[in-house]
Amino acid sequence: MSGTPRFNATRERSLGFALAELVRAMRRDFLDRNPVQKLTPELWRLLYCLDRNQGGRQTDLAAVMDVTPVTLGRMIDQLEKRGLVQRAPDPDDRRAIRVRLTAKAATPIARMHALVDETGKRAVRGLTRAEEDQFWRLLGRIRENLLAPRPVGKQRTARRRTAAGR
Amino acid sequence: MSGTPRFNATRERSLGFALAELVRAMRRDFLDRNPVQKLTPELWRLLYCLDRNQGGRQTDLAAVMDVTPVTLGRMIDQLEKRGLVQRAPDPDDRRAIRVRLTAKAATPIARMHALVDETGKRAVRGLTRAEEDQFWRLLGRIRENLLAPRPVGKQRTARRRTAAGR
DNA sequence: ACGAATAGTAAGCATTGCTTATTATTACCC
DNA sequence: GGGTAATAATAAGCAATGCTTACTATTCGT
Repeated sequence: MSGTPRFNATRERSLGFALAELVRAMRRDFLDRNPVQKLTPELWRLLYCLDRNQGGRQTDLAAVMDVTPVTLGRMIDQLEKRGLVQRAPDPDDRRAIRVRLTAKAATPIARMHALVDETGKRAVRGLTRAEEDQFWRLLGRIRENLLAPRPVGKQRTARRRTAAGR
Repeated sequence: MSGTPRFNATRERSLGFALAELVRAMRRDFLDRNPVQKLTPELWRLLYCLDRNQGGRQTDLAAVMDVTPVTLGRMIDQLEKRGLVQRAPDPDDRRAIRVRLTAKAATPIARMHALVDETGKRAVRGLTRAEEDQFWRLLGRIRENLLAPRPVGKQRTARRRTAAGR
């Protein structure tokens, strides 16, 4: 056809965009077979984080999630509304609030893990065990390279003023 | 301290979440050293796509970007407002519109490529050339595994009714 | 030539994520 | 001990992404 542009003609060159595209596809896939409750990808991510960081304070959780406490608070609201999460005052610090998963969250989380495993298996189809390990190892080193430079100092609390700004 | 929860105690197990975290970190990094113009990550992605798909119609571009034509149109508006792209009627089809980068886009795109390369180099620091190649090769196979199942049919035009729907 | 499909847009909604400002509480230090 | 700093959470309000639905202008198919 005359008018057809040749899309995707060029080879992928950027690690970032390549990974982003992959993540996007995985998220879409995850959403399509969206289970149990209607949760957004970010809420799934929060559940995932909560699952491995039980009873944390919101501020700490926000740092783990790489969002501001404000954003996190609103997401917690959502999960709380759905009864998946419960806020409880911190006995040691009356400013702080600790967040835990409720019993009702068990099902969605189990389903999430099932999906995650399933997608993971599909991802490495055709790879030998050794290749799979190798990939994780290399990915781990890349993650270190990219994650390490932002150790803990750059909390997502309030954007650091850029030198000039008072 | 007594109240400190042990965050990040568990090992990462999910490819999806691990990759998503990495992409998030890269995006943040990219934004922090955000160059030239104030563009959002999605607009950068659009520029990236436009750069390799010159003069495409919006619908095709939307498919490549994995967004609906509506969403794409609005993003094009943004770039057009900034003078980075230009809409032109398709001579062959008066419904269609072709989008091209303007001369003014050259600088931001060059800067983007510079950043992309820089981040890419940082990512693979400490890896041998062979390891780097191996990573790309494995990543490519994983991409195929996950991207292939959604060949072309599932255009992001309007969500496909789920069987039951008429 | 007429009806169905297609390209683009407008309007309106939910979500994410931010900044700034407020309130409670705790920590610091003199 | 008492006053100021910092910290934990939230409220209000803005911008961007992404969607659905609805509409217009074309083009395609028969």
